[in-house]
Amino acid sequence: MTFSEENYLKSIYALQKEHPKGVSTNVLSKYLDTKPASATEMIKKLDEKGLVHYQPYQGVILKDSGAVSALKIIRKHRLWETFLANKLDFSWDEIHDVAEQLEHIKSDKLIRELDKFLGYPKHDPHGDPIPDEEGNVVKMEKKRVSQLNPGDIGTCIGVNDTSSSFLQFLDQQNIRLGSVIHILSVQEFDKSMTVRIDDRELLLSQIATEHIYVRV
Amino acid sequence: MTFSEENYLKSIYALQKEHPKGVSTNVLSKYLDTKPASATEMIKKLDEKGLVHYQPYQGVILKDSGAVSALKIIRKHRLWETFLANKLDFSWDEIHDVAEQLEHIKSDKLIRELDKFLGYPKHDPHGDPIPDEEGNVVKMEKKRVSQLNPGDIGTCIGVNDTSSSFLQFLDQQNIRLGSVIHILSVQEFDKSMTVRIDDRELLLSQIATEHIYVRV
DNA sequence: TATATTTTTTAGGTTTGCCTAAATTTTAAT
DNA sequence: ATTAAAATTTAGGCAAACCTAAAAAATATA
Ligand SMILES: [Mn+2]
Ligand SMILES: [Mn+2]
Ligand SMILES: [Mn+2]
Ligand SMILES: [Mn+2]
Repeated sequence: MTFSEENYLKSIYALQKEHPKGVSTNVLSKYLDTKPASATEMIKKLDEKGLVHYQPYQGVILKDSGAVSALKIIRKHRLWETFLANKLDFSWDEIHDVAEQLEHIKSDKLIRELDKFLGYPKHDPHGDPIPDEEGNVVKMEKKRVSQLNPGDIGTCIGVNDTSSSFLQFLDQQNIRLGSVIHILSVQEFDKSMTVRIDDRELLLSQIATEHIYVRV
Repeated sequence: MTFSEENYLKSIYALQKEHPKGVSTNVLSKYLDTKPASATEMIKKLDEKGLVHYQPYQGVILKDSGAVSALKIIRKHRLWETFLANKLDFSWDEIHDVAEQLEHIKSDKLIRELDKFLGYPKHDPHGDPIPDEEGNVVKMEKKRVSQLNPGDIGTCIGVNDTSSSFLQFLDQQNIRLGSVIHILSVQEFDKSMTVRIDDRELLLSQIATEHIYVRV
């Protein structure tokens, strides 16, 4: 499987949650920063290989074999992210881009040994679960901060946006995995929230509250 | 720089020692398992980029900029080999192929951090020196076992053949970096040598003695 | 030196993954 | 139900990296 095929599979997997009845070439190409025509081509090829189900004009969904392939790449991506953050001095906003390259290295032994070396981690540095060798993922019960109400308390377990700018913002605000977030109040007009973290009060925009996941 | 360009530069660097006045497209393509016509094409491109000096029919040699690029890839290759052997449970005959992929990952920070994590190693698991960030290599005084005479003593510091079959042979014979080799006798007709290693006598073929490097 | 052999280059193709522009289909708006 | 707009596919191209076969140059042999 080529790098490009792997990236398409991984992207379809990610987009399927939001588009369960079919990921359109438009959405897919936007996500991958290519053009719809390129997505159509690639989807056709993946369909011929039996990895996806494609109906012209109806979008694409992964077949089981395609989902397993996608999860293997996601497993590699998250193990490498864990390596970069835990063993090397990478911060959580720096790891994604490098893992985007490392995830395509082909060696079953490498990924087994890496997993062992890292102590069989269950989650990557952004709080996302690491699939096992067969592609099984334990999906956590999680809510967005935006779904909480004043008085609620949540523990940060992940983020929904791995852009450098957002992760650096969280660093500045001392928000990390495990941070306990108390919801104090919600502004009616813009849905921004006042919260307390480590005895510090701060205001989070709606965008921010939608990108932070908590366990309640 | 593409993977392919990097592989060509690295190959030219390796072959230059044996072909100082120019690496032919024939030699180069054989080394890379491609065809001479493909080598000609690539060499032309590298020449246009100012990385090599190419005279039609006269072979190719690296310019300074090309040598620096090659050494950066070699540095990455050897650091990754060291990681696989020292941190993960890879044996020295398994590391080369995976490092051949890892060497192409683009991230200056990654390689700096990896170097730090490994404790700034000076040599890879095959005994080859690891170039520094500027591409400086310390070249060791070394001889092939085949160049020694009865009575000589050498310490194994490297090998000239990283094929699995050869490295597994060395493993079986308990020959590794640091092994002290006493030359006992040389057969006239086939240049095979009887040597002593760790109080064990054994016979090495000429091929073997030419592929083991020692410090005397 | 003339001829034969080998090496190297050139010419023309193929595959992968991308693109733009045009045609088609679907969806939304009158 | 028509028509307008948007999404999607098709058609035709391009660049990278490979290939085979033919032409050209260099080298070896007679
Ligand atoms: Mn990531
Ligand atoms: Mn990727
Ligand atoms: Mn190697
Ligand atoms: Mn390589």
